[in-house]
Amino acid sequence: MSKPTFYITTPIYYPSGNMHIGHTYCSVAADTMARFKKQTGYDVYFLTGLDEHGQKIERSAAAAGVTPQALVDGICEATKALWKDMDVEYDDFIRTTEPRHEQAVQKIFRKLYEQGDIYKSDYEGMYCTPCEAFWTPTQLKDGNCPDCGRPVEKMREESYFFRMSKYQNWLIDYIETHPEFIQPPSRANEMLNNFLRPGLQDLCVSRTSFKWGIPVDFDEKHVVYVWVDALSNYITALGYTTPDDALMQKYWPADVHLVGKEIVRFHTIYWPIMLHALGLPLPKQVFGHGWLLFGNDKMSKSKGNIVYPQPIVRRYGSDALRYYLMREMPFGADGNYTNEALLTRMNADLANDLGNLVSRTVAMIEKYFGGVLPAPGPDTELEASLKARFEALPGLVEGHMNGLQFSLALHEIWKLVGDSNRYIDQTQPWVLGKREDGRERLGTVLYTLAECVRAVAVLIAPAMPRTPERIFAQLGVTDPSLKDWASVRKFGLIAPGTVVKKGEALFPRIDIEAELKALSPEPESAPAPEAPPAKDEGHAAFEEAAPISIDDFFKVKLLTAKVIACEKVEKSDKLLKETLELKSGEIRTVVSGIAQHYSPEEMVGKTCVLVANLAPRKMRGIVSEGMLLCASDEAGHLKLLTVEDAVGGGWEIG
RNA sequence: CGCGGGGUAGAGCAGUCCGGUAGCUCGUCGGGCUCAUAACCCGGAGGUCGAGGGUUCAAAUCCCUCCCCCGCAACCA
Repeated sequence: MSKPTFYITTPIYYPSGNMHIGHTYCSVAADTMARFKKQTGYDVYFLTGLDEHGQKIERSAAAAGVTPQALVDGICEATKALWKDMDVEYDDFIRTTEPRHEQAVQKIFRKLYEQGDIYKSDYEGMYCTPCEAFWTPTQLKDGNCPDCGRPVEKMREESYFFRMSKYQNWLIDYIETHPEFIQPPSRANEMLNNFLRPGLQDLCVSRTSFKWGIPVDFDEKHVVYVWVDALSNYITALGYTTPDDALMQKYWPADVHLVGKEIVRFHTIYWPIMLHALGLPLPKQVFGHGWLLFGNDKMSKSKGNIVYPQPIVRRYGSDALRYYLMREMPFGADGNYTNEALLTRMNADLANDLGNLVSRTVAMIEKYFGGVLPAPGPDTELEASLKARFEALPGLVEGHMNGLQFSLALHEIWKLVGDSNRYIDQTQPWVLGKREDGRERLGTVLYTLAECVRAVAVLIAPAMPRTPERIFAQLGVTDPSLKDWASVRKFGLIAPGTVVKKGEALFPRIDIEAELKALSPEPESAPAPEAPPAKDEGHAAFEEAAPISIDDFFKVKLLTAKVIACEKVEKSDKLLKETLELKSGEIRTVVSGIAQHYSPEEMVGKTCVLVANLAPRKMRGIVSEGMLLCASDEAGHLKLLTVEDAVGGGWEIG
């Protein structure tokens, strides 16, 4: 008989920089779900990938002096390496620049055009360049972009439009009659109230203003604009429109699209309408998860608080990070990432509770039974209640997992860990070990413990793919049938006589203070809060500081610069615009994110340190020609680096 | 009246939809134990559930008003 299928996707991430812990969070969640479904008997297909087109990529590449493809290739490699490090095992990785995707998108676009869902129009509207979005006059907020609040410009562009309005009532009805479609449910209300009921605008689906996209094959001036291109990945990866669409037949519709909350709208409005227009069934569920915040702040490059997973994985292994991500916050809500919380959880849950349980269980079997698992004798009430927990656990875990409540699932599993630790205290095996008549009872206790440990190993596997084998090795469990999900529905499958072997501590207890320092060598001080580099490879704020050569250092040209004028940047809370004088009377304009720490008046007259050869960057319409160095403490207080005795501008630093 | 999220023990959170002993983790204090990774177990202290009003036999939970915090430029899930 064939297994039921389960198709799960992450968003295709935008490769304008390296993937950070937020992307990792989503991918780990998808991977955990995929593994869980595989373990519980599903034929799973897990898709992830990259959304590689668009004006931003085109521009970044131009600024970096490389082709867009080269830019994106590099990030793609890094992304795949990251997923490997995180044990994210996808079945397919789609890139929107692949021919299989481009060809399919062209066919989709053509079909929608030919059946009248897409039409060409000469459209004049207010355009927000950074958002790459047109807005109608009624959508504008104070005359600015409703998304980002920046000024828009009037632009006329020949474009293709998708007739969204035609399907709006159908979609309202669909959402209202399928409460499970948008999760969490609060997001459904948001969509209905904010977008659908007020009326959908037809969506612009092509561009002539840039080239880095999929050409419209019947109108070469145009490239397909983001949504038709990106969203289609979920079906083009399955071979939709190709002769070999077996995967499409088998796996579509998707069981769940995991998406960040900011793109719920596109996945629950545009995507369903596109699919409906194509005559395809809709995904069964779109789950909008929350954001990972850093402390209580949104992660952002300019704050220098983006967390990258690699240093953490290198130090503690992927399972520890995966556990933390899945355990710490309810899936769906925003959550905080802090190194301290990670380390605390590692010590408490992984080292003290789980690791130590395995350690003491195996150690006692070695000590009292020479490492050979004894057969259990008659149960007492203690065993009975522990077994009740044991046998109820798979069902509870499944319930939470199926609702994508990873945190609750792990919490439930850890109750068995806690019960097992308590059971040791209640039965006092070390006392039994000293008594002649305690032998049988001791056997029961240790057998029961070993079986509970085995169950925990099986159940944590979706979230922590590496740890189970390490536990099995210590328990002496080799039979694959003792490692699968079905084997923990009933207590008592591990065989007496199994030979255990104490090994390394699963998760060594760590010194939190010391590790905190190691994880953030110069906490948040590395990036000055200035214009981020135009072509960045991701900040190194939380990566271990790799040694650099003196030559590398001298690539940065540091000069003193005297502030001769300074003013606040309009419509910005954080930006100051400084006019700087360098040695030769050369004047530079620099925009800095320090308005909350310095007033324009106090800035004037200071001689500070300027990174003089930073690529210019436009902020709030002002070109910033460098950046001023600042130091910041953990709380984000900034202090400008100044030069003593107020030397003039233009001195070289080094 | 811009939008959204939030305000529950020292910290981080759950509970709020479907009113009815305020719960979890960490920390802290005290005790126990010695099999174990100074780990484990038990117990205690600590809360006007942001404020005020209303509905109700009963409100963290429902209704109204108000206050405060965070995000809403870029990056971006």
